[in-house]
Amino acid sequence: MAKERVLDYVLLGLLSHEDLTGYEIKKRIDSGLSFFWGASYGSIYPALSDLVQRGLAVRTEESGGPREKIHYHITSSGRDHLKNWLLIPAKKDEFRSETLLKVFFGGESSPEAVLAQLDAFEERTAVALQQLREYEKVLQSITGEDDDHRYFLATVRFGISTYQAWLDWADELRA
Amino acid sequence: MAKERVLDYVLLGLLSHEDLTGYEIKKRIDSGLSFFWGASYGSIYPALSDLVQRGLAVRTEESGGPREKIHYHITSSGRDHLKNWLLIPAKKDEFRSETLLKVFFGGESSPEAVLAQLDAFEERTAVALQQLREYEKVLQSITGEDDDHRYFLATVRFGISTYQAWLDWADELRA
DNA sequence: CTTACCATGTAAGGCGTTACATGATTCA
DNA sequence: TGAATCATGTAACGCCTTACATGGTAAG
Repeated sequence: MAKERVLDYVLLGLLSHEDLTGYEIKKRIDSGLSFFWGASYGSIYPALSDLVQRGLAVRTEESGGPREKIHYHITSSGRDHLKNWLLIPAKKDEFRSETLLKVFFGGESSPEAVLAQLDAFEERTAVALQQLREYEKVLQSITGEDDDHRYFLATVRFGISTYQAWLDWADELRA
Repeated sequence: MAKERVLDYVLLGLLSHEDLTGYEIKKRIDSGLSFFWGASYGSIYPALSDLVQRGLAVRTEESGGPREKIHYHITSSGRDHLKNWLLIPAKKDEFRSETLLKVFFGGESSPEAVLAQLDAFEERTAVALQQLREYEKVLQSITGEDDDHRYFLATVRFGISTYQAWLDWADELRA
């Protein structure tokens, strides 16, 4: 019966906070979830239509301007669907790294080539880490007892720990 | 012209050490690379045929038993191909986590549900970490100045650092 | 003698990206 | 007035996993 598409739950999860357009959803994913999830318009828009067809979300009035703009609203059925999913143990946490592949096969190239991969990796990681640290700062300042922010903060800290571990690894490897 | 299939380079990389059958390749991937790369038979066998067609590998004599068994051998063209790829900066290191998704949307379920996700995550991570530590031990004992082992060890240590960071994060989050 | 592992491969189908197509609005 | 961003969507295509299909061999 069911499409086990994780993207569906990402959309429902985001819609559970507030009504959003496909465009806004894409932005939210790119900023808040990008460390551990991604999606393109080519998958988001069809998935939203699907959600509507299955009665898990509805399109709300695009009242106002002449500008084409479609907000989606989660239904109670959609909320149930999401909650069920949240109770199921996560199936997989995947990591795929071309960098590690190139380190692994480093013996076929040269130490310099491996070092170059390491440089690029460190650079990218440092930038991402910096961004997360800023998120952390902001989230810490606005967090009182708000659940959503606490969970968001938890994932940000996951990213920070991970990236920090990666940078430490790169430093050690150099030596 | 080009298929930019990363799998091709994984195969070439493994074949650069020694001749292997598709079955052996799968085992190597599952044991040595599983932390940062994966592949199924359904992708490996066709990719190997492809490599042969492109002149990057050849099938060697299945001399010996009646048992169907095909070894692949990398050609010099294949080696060049691999070396070129190793010099190109890695494009992406991807991480996708259903666990983090479920933590992120934790506000929609319950603290208990999030804790349950955390338990499962910790358990899986601890098991994987243990395995990597054993690999590390073995690799340290046989490593003299061997390049291949050194690079392998580097990736193993990457995994250890990462998993350790994840466990630390889970512990802190609980508090 | 049967279970587990060795060994190769194909077919169907899912999932997702990239590129394309289109147009409005805002801001400098 | 031109660039950037807002905004929605489709089509082609690629890549991979799952399930299936087939059979040999080793060990208990």
